[in-house]
Amino acid sequence: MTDSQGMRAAARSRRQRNARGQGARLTEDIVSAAIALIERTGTDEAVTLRAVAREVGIAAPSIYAHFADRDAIVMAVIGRVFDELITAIEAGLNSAGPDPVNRLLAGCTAYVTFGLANPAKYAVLFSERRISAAMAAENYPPPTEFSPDGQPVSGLGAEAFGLLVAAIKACVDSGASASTDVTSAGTAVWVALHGAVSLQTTLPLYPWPEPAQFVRQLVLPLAMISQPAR
Amino acid sequence: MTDSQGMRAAARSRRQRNARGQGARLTEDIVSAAIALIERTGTDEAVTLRAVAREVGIAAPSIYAHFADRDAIVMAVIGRVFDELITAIEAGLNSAGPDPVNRLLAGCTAYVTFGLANPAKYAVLFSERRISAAMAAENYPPPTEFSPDGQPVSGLGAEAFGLLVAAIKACVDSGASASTDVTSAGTAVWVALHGAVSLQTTLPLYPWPEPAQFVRQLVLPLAMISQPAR
DNA sequence: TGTACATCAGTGAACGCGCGTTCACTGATGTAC
DNA sequence: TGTACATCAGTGAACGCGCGTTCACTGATGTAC
Repeated sequence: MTDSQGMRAAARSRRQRNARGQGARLTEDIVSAAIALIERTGTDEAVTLRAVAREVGIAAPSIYAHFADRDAIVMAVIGRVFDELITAIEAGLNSAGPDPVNRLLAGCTAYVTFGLANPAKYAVLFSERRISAAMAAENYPPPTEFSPDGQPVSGLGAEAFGLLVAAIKACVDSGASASTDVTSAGTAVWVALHGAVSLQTTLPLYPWPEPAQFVRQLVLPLAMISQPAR
Repeated sequence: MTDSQGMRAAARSRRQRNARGQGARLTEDIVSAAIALIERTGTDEAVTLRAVAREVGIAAPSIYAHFADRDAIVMAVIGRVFDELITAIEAGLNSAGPDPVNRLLAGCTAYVTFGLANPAKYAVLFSERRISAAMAAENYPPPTEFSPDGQPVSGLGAEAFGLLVAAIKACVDSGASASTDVTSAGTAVWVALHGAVSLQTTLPLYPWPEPAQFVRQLVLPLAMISQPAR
């Protein structure tokens, strides 16, 4: 909120030129401006070169020194939002006690809560742009490796997926989960969590359960964790 | 395919004027053209008034006699694609035998298969436009009523959701499902199916399971159906 | 049977707008001598 | 310590494009008398 207001203020008066050697700061400011636009309008369609330039307070052609085109900006946005998502998941994991089932549920709840609290940012992670981004992903920063089925997959969601699979693995090791294929279980859980965020965002009028309860309902059966008698 | 080719041919030569009293036929042709654009480009962003007019073979202003604006066209597209989806689900249900679990799995597999085979059409069903469409939904044709938790909900996906809940209810009645709240179970299953279609479309490079097997993995636990020893 | 007329189903030109992209440029800041 | 110069971090004007929307219009078809 305060960040967004600072952004608006910067847009009103023209921004001050960066000192020498600080040119890279504008790169970060452009990404921040694109995120602010996405949050304010609710869609990444608002990220046009000219709109971003207005938001930052620079002339439109100045962007070319930092990004090749609009898609390059959106890709940088995706990278940064994935970092935020991972931070949120880790915070959720750390907020839980040592019990692996509680940790799994806390991490998954953090994922869903992040998606519901930041619908526009979450949507851009899995937007159509994502596809072309994944295709030309070699020149993009850190594509963490992850290998389900022995087949190596690199991608921007890989690190978050790795956290999920590790949390399920801990449940298997503790005897809480009966899964014999943690990657497969992780895929199922991820699909359900993504569906929950996506549908809930699209159909807000539907009477959805509370996030924590909904996550329990989805994750425990899909991770093959037998429910306590409660 | 043949339909699409007919559409392209119509776009090349100007279409023949409708006979008197047949003006409503252009309304349908405009919706068909919008769907053809969505399928060809992969996104509903391609549905502009001028692009649709070109596709149909008419002048752009002619659309105003049939639709108030672009969103009205997209809403009509959503209505027609939901009809197609429901037809596909019913075909899946009918292709299965009398066993309610097999019927549920066949219906859910049909849902996922439709989504994977028609990614652009499926995406428009749950696009952002959907939200504004749902808000101003009173003047749109048949919003089938459905009431989870006694609270009435009307919406374009309600009929498909009703099919899903009925299929789960049949499993409860036969003793195959232990669910005590079919609406809640239906919500969980729907979320998982939607997530499967959505993520699989966005991340085609990930090594996904076969649809029928994936549907089993997701639906049986979420519908509280104990798996046979196999 | 003829004819004037209303209606239907559109057309064509024009407008202003925001967009991506190009081009030549500017002015402050550091650096070599 | 002074000064010429290279570089950095941008600017401003202009282009052509597709878009939504308006306006006055056209020409075939049915209908009343």
